[in-house]
Amino acid sequence: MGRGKLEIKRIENLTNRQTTFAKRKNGLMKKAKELSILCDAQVALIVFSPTGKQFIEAHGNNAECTIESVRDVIERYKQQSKEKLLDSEDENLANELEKQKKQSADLQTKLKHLTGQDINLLSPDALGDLEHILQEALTRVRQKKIQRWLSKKIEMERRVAKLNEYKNALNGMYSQAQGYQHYNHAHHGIMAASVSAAYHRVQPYPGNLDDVCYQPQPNLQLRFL
Amino acid sequence: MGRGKLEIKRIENLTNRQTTFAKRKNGLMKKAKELSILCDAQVALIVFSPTGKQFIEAHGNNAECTIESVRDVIERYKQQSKEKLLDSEDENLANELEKQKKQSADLQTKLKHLTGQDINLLSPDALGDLEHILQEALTRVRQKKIQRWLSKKIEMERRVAKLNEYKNALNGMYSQAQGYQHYNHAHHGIMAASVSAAYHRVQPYPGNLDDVCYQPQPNLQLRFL
DNA sequence: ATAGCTATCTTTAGTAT
DNA sequence: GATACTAAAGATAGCTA
Repeated sequence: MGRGKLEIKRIENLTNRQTTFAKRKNGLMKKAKELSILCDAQVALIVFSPTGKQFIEAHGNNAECTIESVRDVIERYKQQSKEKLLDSEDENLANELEKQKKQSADLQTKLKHLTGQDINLLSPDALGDLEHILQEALTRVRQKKIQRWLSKKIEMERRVAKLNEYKNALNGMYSQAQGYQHYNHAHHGIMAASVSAAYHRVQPYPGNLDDVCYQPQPNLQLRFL
Repeated sequence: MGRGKLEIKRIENLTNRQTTFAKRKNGLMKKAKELSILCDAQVALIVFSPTGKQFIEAHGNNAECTIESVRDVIERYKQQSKEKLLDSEDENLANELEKQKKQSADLQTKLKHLTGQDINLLSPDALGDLEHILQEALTRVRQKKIQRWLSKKIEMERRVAKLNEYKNALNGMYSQAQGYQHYNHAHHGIMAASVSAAYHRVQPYPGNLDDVCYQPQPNLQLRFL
C-alpha cells in the first residue's frame, strides 16, 4: 500500500528498510492492540529490529501495554505448548541442581561412613583412613571438652574468690554498721549502694583465657564441675 | 476499513467478534511476516482467542513460522529485558536449588564436626553427643577391620589347606608316574588335566562366612596378615 | 464456522521538509 | 532519524451463500 506495489522481499536500501521498519512496526502494534481490544484477545508482539537490535513488545488482553502482559502471554504460551522451552537460564538451574544433588548424596555417604554406617563397601585402605580420621576427630573433641572444663574451673575459682571478697566486704561493713547503729536512714542508703556495686562485680564476664567461643547460658551450669 | 467505520472497542456480538478475530488475526500475522521479511527483523506474535483459548504464533527473522523461532524470540526477549521473568517452573527449580544448597551446607557443617573441625561453637551437650557418636563410629570401624582380618585369615588357612591337598595329590601322582615312566605321551595328557583341575579348585571364591561385601583385588593382598 | 464479495476505511511507499 | 503529505495499495465490516 503506497505509491507503488511493494514486493515482499528484503528491502536492500538501508534507509528505506529502516523507515519501513519504523512505519510497519507502528502499524503492527496498533493492529495488535486493536485486535486485543476488539476481540478481547490476549496478544503479545515482540519485535527486534535488525540494526539497533532493540525490542518492542505489545499488549495484553484488555489491558495496557505493559511488560507484565507480555510476561503473562509468554507464560501462557509456554504452558500450552508442550515444548519444554528450556531456555539457558532453566538449563543452568537444572544443571546446578543436579550438581547440588550429587554433592548432597556424596556428603550423605561420607556422613554415613563417619558415623560408622555402610562401611562394608569401603576398601581396606579407605577403612584405615576412616579409622584414622575418626581417631583424630575424637581426640580433638575430647581436647575441646577438657579445655572447656578447665576454663569453667578457672572461672568458677574466680567467682568463688569474688564471692569471698564480697563476703569480707559485707562483714567489714557490718562491723562498721554495728558502731553506727543509732544513726539514721541516710547511711543505710550509702551502705546499700556499696553492697550493690560489690555484687555486680561478681557477675560473669567473657573470659579470654582461651578460645571458648561457645557462649554459655546466663544462668550458671554446674554440669562440668 | 470496511463498509463502515469501526470504533475500537470490544465487539459485543459474539459472532461478529469471532469473525473479526479470525480476519484480523490473519491480517496481523500476515503483516508480522511481511515486517520480518521486508526489514530483516525478528518478530514473534502470540495470540490467544478469548473463546477457544487457542494460541497462534508467528515468524522468526528471515525464516519460516516455526515454534523454534518463537522460542528464539522469547529467549532473546528474556535476555534483553532485565525482568527476571521467573515463571513457575523456574521458581520451582530455584527453590529446590536453594533447599539443596542449604542441605549441602548443613551436611558440610556436620561433616566438619565429625572430623573434629569447627567445634568451638558447639554447645556442651552437642559436644558430648559428638563424642559419643565418634566413639561408636570408631568402634564399628575397628570391628569391621577385625572382621575382615578374621575372614582373610580363614580364607588364607583354607588356601593353605587346599595347596597342601594339591601338593599331596601331586606327590601321589608323581610316585605313580615313577612306576609308568616308560609309558607314552597319552598318559602325560591325562595327568596334566588332573593337575589343572586340582589347581583350579584352589582359586579364590566368594566366601559367605560373614558380610564381607568389599571385593578384594584379584591379586593377593597380604596387608592384613 | 468458512469463504467470497466489495465499498469503504486504513496503512504506507515514495516523496519532500 | 523524525514529521507531513498523499496517492496507491491493502485490509476488512458487513453482507451473502
